[in-house]
Amino acid sequence: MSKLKPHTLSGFMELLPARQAQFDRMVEILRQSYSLYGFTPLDTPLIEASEVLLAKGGGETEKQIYRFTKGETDLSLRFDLTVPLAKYVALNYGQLTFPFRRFQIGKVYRGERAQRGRFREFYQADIDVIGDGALDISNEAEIPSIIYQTFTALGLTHFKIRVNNRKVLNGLFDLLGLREQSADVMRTVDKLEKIGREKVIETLTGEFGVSPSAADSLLDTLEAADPITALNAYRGQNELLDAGITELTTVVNYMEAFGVPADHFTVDITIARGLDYYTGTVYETVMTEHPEIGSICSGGRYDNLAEYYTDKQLPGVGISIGLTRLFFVLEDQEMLNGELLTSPADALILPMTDDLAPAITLATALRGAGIRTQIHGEQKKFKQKLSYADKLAIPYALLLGEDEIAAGKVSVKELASGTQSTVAAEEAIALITAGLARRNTGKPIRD
RNA sequence: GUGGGUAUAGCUCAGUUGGUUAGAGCGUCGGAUUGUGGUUCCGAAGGCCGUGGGUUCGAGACCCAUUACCCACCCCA
Repeated sequence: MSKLKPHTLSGFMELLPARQAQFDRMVEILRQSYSLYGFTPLDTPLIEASEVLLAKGGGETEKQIYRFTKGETDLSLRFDLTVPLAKYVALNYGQLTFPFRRFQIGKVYRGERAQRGRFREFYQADIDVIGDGALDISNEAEIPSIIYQTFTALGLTHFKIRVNNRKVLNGLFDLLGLREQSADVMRTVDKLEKIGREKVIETLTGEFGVSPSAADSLLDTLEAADPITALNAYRGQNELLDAGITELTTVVNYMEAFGVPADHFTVDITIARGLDYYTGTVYETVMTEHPEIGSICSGGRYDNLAEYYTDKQLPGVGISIGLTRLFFVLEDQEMLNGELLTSPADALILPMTDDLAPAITLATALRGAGIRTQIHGEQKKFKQKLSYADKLAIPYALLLGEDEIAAGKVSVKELASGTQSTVAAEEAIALITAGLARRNTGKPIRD
């Protein structure tokens, strides 16, 4: 009978054990980092009622969402963590304490065509702060400072957080009479880095009817070495623009106070982010050595999170790390720390007698001392058992044969050095514990 | 949704204008070494050449279709 060929769907990432351990280590660091800033963990269902997820309607979301029916129920897989958050906050408004600070790390689904670094199922690691009625601007500076801390904790050093404010862009577009098309113009401007100044001017003059001289001076402002100074020249002409400049200036000042080093963030008034619900500060983070990868983390300020579910005004600010893409890029660039301890166990017990009781007793003692332990009780040749330890990068093999049992001892072999000594169980525990403490596990990313 | 490319062993890939029995490296398994892995040496297993049709005396190579995957655009993490 012919077997079905096993395969994993395109755009779905599946990892081998050692890589999975590295991925999980990164998730663990994100949890610690987010917790450190006082965010509470949240988990919401992967599946929601379609009407909830599609409340906003129209656009890319509708095209990309995984939607299906089970019986009579119209269901969809979540495509981000923000919409579920909006539902959650609206639903539990009465029981939550504001400002509500939550983090959520989970898989989301987008039925778009997969490509390099582009997945259909991927992890997002989000943090958001939601205010009740109002939310102070200091939050807009704290969020990127968390991103700085988080990436630093992961071991990344060559990254830069770019900050902008939608009010600045919309104000500038207002001045050019582009209020109606601001979303499209914004997307064009956002591509500046990718398609170049000439193309942007071409689109602005061709598609949006901007005069060549106006387009030129807009680009001069956008590309100015010191954007804030360049923007200040426009002060007094547009209320929205003035508000944006003030906000942007405040955010930059606060970011410095939060301890984000000047070489890790920059004001870049060309970044816009596509999502149309951002209303103020927006961010994106790029790896400076690999600009071609694009943003690995982005987000911003929105004025009304849950407008489709409640009359309450719930402004917020948040950011999302595309974990799957980040991990893919790191692997691709060979930036994953190979030294990182990814073995599933610290010690492997190799029993060489038919009676496994002594091995089990020893394993219990080791585990009691916090040593991650496996027993290799299979009917395999001794060398195969050692090879198993080697393949799984288990640092210590504990040999337990007739001789050792008779002497009340165990032979401890450190695989890396090949050294071996026969000692009592308590001594073996001390030996292994000391050895493990010496191992420098380091950060997941080698940058 | 639009455009381009690829499909040969578990993996990465060779395979000459179409010609007898389809190769390599890595991995796997066995042996050298019955209580010592990782290194080395020797050996073995493993392919309906994505699927269906066509051209031909003859197809892994050529043509058509189909499916899957990859790359790019759109959009985005």
